[in-house]
Amino acid sequence: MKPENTKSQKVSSSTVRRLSKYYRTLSHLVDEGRESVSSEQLAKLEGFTSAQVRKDLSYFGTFGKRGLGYSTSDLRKKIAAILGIDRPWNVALIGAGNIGTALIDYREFSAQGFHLKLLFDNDMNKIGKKVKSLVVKSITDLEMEFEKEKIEIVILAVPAEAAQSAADVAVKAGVKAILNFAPRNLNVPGDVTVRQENTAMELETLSYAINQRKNL
Amino acid sequence: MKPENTKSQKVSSSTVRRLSKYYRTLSHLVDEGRESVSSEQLAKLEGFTSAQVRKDLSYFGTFGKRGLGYSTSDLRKKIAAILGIDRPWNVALIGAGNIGTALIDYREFSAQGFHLKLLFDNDMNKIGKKVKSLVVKSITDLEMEFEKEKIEIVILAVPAEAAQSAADVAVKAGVKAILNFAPRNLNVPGDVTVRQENTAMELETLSYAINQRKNL
DNA sequence: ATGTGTGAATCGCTTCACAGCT
DNA sequence: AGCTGTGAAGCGATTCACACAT
Repeated sequence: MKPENTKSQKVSSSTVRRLSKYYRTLSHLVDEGRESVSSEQLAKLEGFTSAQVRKDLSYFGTFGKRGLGYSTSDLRKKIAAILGIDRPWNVALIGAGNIGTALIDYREFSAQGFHLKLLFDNDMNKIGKKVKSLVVKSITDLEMEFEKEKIEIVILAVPAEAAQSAADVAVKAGVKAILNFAPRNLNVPGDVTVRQENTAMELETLSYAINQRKNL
Repeated sequence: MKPENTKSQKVSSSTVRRLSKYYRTLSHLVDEGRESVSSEQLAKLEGFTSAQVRKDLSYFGTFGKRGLGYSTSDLRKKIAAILGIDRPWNVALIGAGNIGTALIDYREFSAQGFHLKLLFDNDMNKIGKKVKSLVVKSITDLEMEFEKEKIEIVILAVPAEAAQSAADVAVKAGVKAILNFAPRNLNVPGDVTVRQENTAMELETLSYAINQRKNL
């Protein structure tokens, strides 16, 4: 009885996002020795409503006990299974620049079972050299290396101009998910999931917010 | 006639996000020498619908010419004004670790008028030392330094445990917007805008997506 | 003829409210 | 009594469709 969207409804990406947050908060509660939590309490910690919490969970099964709430460690485990982080993932990083380098041995990744196995760049001066715990490999060897290391997820941290061609190579090598730090929309087949990470864009929503407040 | 939500309706954050994307795409089009673009064309580049594009813009004014579309450089300028990036912003970075360091002299920031003026840390070994173009200052001097440099936005790149106290200091110094890289929910007054940036969470949505596809 | 701007219709997410389990 | 799980209601965001401007 795996908790995987048993009713095969489609679940909104907002729900998945919130599950990630519940997971993080539940981890804290477990660490603090807390054994159970109600939807109301969990909601307050996140700034959501309790109905939201219960509805989100209801897409995947029934995890609580009426009158009692949820077991923190149980629910944490169930959400891990839903998110697919109850097993390790092999991740490759393309781009050994500033951002790429910062992500190597980022503790949050390994803590959640995302293992950075490979690092690629097309800069001849970097290839063969060690960057933190990884040796930079050439993108020309990517397909072979991916097969060897069973890579399923790619993090793209290359300049905007190089993003699409790097994505193409990764897709050709069979990758099904890309986290893209390059400020460029990627064109990929429908069975490949892309998430865009764009810090400049986040700053823009902040400058918008400040502007709006001032105009009130 | 500034293009600032003239009808004073509330605009959803999804709309603001998309404006950021339009801005980026319009910049490209301008660079390519393209002079005009229709909502249909712009939508196709982003993967949205043309009605979406027109509706988003309609909250702030009427920028197109019927039958002709939009002037790329004009619309780009108008969106910059809406987002508040038609003027420079002084930004401070708290946390001189991996991520913080990677963000210093990140080209996308200065290109959009976000200027990293100050860098703070509470590690005695780092204070006074130069990290790229910035000298690390002590968080105890933050309030004074913020006033001197007229800081309006803070980027938090500290460990989760340190995030709330760093945010408190920044808020006390009068900052109204925080971009938080620490995987921890921040408690701030209602007039402070926080955006959460969480790479591990993005990876989780990717592992979820892969899992779902496999379960079909 | 083309393509915007926008009310109206639709869709989907969030919240309500309560039956039912512990 | 307390709190979950969930249909139904409410509401906000997206899309439709067309009048209107160039």
